[in-house]
Amino acid sequence: MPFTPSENLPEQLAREISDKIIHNELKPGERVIEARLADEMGVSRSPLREALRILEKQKLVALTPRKGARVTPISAAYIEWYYDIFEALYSLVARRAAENATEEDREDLQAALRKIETAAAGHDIDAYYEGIFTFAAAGLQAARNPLLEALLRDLGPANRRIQYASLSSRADDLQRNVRFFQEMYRHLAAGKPSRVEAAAKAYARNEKAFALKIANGDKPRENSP
Amino acid sequence: MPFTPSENLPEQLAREISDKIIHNELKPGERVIEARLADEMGVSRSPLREALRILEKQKLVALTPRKGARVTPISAAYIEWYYDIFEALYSLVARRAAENATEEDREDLQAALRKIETAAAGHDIDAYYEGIFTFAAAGLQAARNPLLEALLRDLGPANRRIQYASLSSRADDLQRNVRFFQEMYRHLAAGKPSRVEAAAKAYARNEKAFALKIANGDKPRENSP
DNA sequence: CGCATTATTATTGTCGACAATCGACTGTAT
DNA sequence: ATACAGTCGATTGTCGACAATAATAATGCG
Repeated sequence: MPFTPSENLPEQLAREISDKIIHNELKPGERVIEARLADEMGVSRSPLREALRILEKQKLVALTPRKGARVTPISAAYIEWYYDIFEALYSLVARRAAENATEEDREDLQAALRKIETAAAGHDIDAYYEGIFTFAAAGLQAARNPLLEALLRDLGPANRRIQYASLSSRADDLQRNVRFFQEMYRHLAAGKPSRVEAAAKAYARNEKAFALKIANGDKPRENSP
Repeated sequence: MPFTPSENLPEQLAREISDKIIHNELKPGERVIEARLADEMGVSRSPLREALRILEKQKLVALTPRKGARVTPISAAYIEWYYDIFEALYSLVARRAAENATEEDREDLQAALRKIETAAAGHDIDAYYEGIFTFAAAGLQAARNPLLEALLRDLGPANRRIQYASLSSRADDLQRNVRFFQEMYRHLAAGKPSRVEAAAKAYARNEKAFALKIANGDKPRENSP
């Protein structure tokens, strides 16, 4: 197992701020002032500045020279942009995972799938999300493409941000979504890459439609818990 | 036309260093020492540090906490990883460009295509590359997905880096490659998104095969001009 | 002589200070 | 009243210095 060096201060700060953005404590379009945040978090501006660069990589803030950072606005168009990319990249993950997965990978995927299934059965949204992230991580692992892994890891927070907005409206259709994962796993186990790819695409399209429905006014969400 | 704020010092430095990496002045796997480079370029470490973060986003260096930056190694596997992503993302670009292109976009694409054709006819490799970059930029513009645009802009330098290695071995098959672009444009003008997408995929696969052939020892390339 | 252990050096991480730039405000002239 | 220039506070950009950490060299021991 490869050892990953422990987190840096900038990375910690980035996670902290990214949480704030995901949970809508920092609002879309809002300006992020280095000195103020640095003060609040009890650090100097240098590491915080690097944290902002990380957040930019994650598409959570937009950096403009000499004008600082702004929380990326979210619009219906943005959600479409995001899920188009999501679909393109995860369908690749799906295909490669199906092609390259080892027995161990398959076991990880199966374990994640079970977590998803029980979470959905019990209407446990938190566990459900944890499950799909685990599933995605296992798939990414199985795909054996570190570059792709890095790209999608960076896009993860933006994804969570979009999903968070629709969290509350989600409880009902968990069961329906589980089918996608079951399908992916089934085809993967059967060694049918193009089927897995198709299932991933279908899932992405479904997610996109759902996120868009929410964004267009069905049950908006105001703030953190 | 939207005005883009003039370049920052970190961005300038990043471009400079990225050139060095692309042209193999900084070798794969080589360590990049902040203080040394900062000295050489006559700036302080702060902006150079940010430049390194930019280069990380572009996948030209790998940043490891407390161990600094290292020029990303290139291997055959790496090239496969890269082009897999390249294919996935640019086929999306192709499709969306075909769907959304305005008359003006089509003109830009046609102009770029002509540049490619004349460059290939005259065996002018530099002009050829300039042409395909213009073509790609026009397509990206036409696709109307700023997120995708940002992602691919970031991946551009890594692409150029891979291509640079095969530059010299390229002169002969320019003519053959032009056909891909002609095909893309033709189908786009005819309003056939899935055909454009397919052409983009074919092109990406062709590029991948070519880059791999070079990487596997056919006519290696040692250093800068 | 090889290996572990300790100094020494090289390099990265963080900070506070100062300079450059931007945005909002004010006052003035038309 | 409106447009414009100038001023002032707020914010970002850059720097050099110091602290913490990793890499390397030197030393001692079996």
